[in-house]
Formats: sequence, C-alpha cells, structure tokens
Amino acid sequence: MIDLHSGVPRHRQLADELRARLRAGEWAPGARLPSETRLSQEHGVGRGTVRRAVAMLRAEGLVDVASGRGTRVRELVDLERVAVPRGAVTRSRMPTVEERAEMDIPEGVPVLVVILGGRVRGVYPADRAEITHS
Amino acid sequence: MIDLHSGVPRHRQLADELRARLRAGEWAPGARLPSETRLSQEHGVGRGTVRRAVAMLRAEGLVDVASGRGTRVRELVDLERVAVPRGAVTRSRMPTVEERAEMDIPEGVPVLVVILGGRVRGVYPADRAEITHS
DNA sequence: AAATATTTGTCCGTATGTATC
DNA sequence: CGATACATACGGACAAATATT
Repeated sequence: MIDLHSGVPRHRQLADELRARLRAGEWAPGARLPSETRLSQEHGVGRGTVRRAVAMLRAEGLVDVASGRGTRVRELVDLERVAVPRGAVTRSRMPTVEERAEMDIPEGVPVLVVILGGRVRGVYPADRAEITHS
Repeated sequence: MIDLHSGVPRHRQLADELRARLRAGEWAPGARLPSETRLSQEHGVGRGTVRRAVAMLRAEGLVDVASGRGTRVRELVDLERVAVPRGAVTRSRMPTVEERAEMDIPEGVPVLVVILGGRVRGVYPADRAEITHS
C-alpha cells in the first residue's frame, strides 16, 4: 500500500512493491503486468507516477515494455560462453546508443568488454553472453 | 537544434545533442552542465522534456545529478584489478537496489559478477573494478 | 547567521499521438 | 473499426537540497 506521508516518493514505493512481487514469482517470465491505467487506479496515483515506477524496473533490466502490448517480465536466455585467454581483462559498462541499436540491446542491459593487449577484442551484451577464462 | 516535426522525440534529440557535446569534451569531468531551466529555455522545450533527456544520460552512466547542485560530468576513477583463476566465469547485470545502497553504486553503473564452481564469488561495481584472468 | 535565489525532485491533470488487440 | 495500452509533451504547483548574498 502506498503511504502518501511516508516521505518516500510514490513512484519509488510502487517500484519497490512491484519488484518484490516480481521476485516472489507473481508473474512468470513473459507474463504481462497490469496496465499503467490499472496500476494507476489500484494504487491511487497518477499515470505519470506509474510510468516512473515502471521505468525504474526497466532500467534494472527486470521488465520489457512495448507500446500497445504492455509490460512483460523479461525472459532469460541461455548465455553464450565467450572464452578468453590468460591476460585478458574484462570490464563492463552501459552500451552506447549506437551499440544498443546495432546489437539490439534492450534497456537495462550492460555490455561486457574484453580487452587483450590494451585493445578491445570484443563487446558482448550481458543478457546473452558470459566470459569464461580458459 | 530541435526539430518539432522530425518524428524523433524531443527528449531524444536533446539527449543526442548533449551526448555529442559531452563526447566532444565541451564540459570537463566534474564540470556542470546548464541547469534544467536554462536548457528548457534555450531549446524551447518543457522542463519535463529536459529531465527525460538528462535521465537518459544518467542511465548511460555519463553524468551525475544531485539535487540543488546540478548535473555534472562523471569523473573516471582508476579501476581496481580483481584477479580470478582459470575456470572462473564473469557476468554482468544491473545492480539490485540493495546492492546500489550498500555499495554506493551510482546510476547507470552495472556490476561484474564472478562465478567459480557455480557459486558467486564476488560482485563488483563496474566503475571501480575490472576482472583480470590469471 | 540569516534571508534569498537557484536547482533538482515530485506529482498532478490534460491532451494528443502511435501501436496493438 | 473501436477499444485498449503505451509514448510524448506541456503546464502548473510545491517541496527539498544547495548555493549565494
């Protein structure tokens, strides 16, 4: 329940609640969450506030949102194993807009950057790849 | 210049412009960008639109925003080297809210997750650590 | 130290557009 | 085609944090 006088922003309270319910498995991967309008009515907040809450979950990589189709729990795919040799260095960061477009990386998904000999040897979306050290 | 009829959302156009100016080095790390009100006036868009644009840059890890203090270019710190043995696996994802609070991870910064023998051996903020394979 | 100005944060209502069912 | 659902954008109003005078 959202407390209007707790000092905690309403969109944050709503995000916290939805996150907890997601973790509890209330919605299976691929399942749809209630619409923004519905959440707005049920929680007694404006739709803008709902959108801010959902935006947080998106940035955390928990859900996918598509226009006209609703908000869905992100489905996990098997990770491709990328083997790297000794001496390689792995970093991570958020993708550039160009990378997101070219590699079709959804919101809230970082990239793994493999560096060897000071040179970038590969950039991999973290929702589809993991680095193994051989 | 923002084109009202290009079909590209205005907050995206503004984010693109600011990102380009950031890349060009117009503001040094730690320097302040113009205030939201100023950007709003200069570009002829509402403040809400400016905030959405800046929110994109935040999610990309490019800037830090603090209430009353403005928007600043994120400063890069030296990366701590975390050495992992052969057979280790490295993944990346966005941190949970708990991790963000406990480890003081800013917006737009993923975590590196090191797994060994199927068990999580470490979680490191990607703006302060890199994985080396020894 | 105190008052004032600036700057970001929150939230609402409203309107319109676009995508999907 | 209509109904539903998300996307964009504005304006207004305060609140809270910080900076300035």
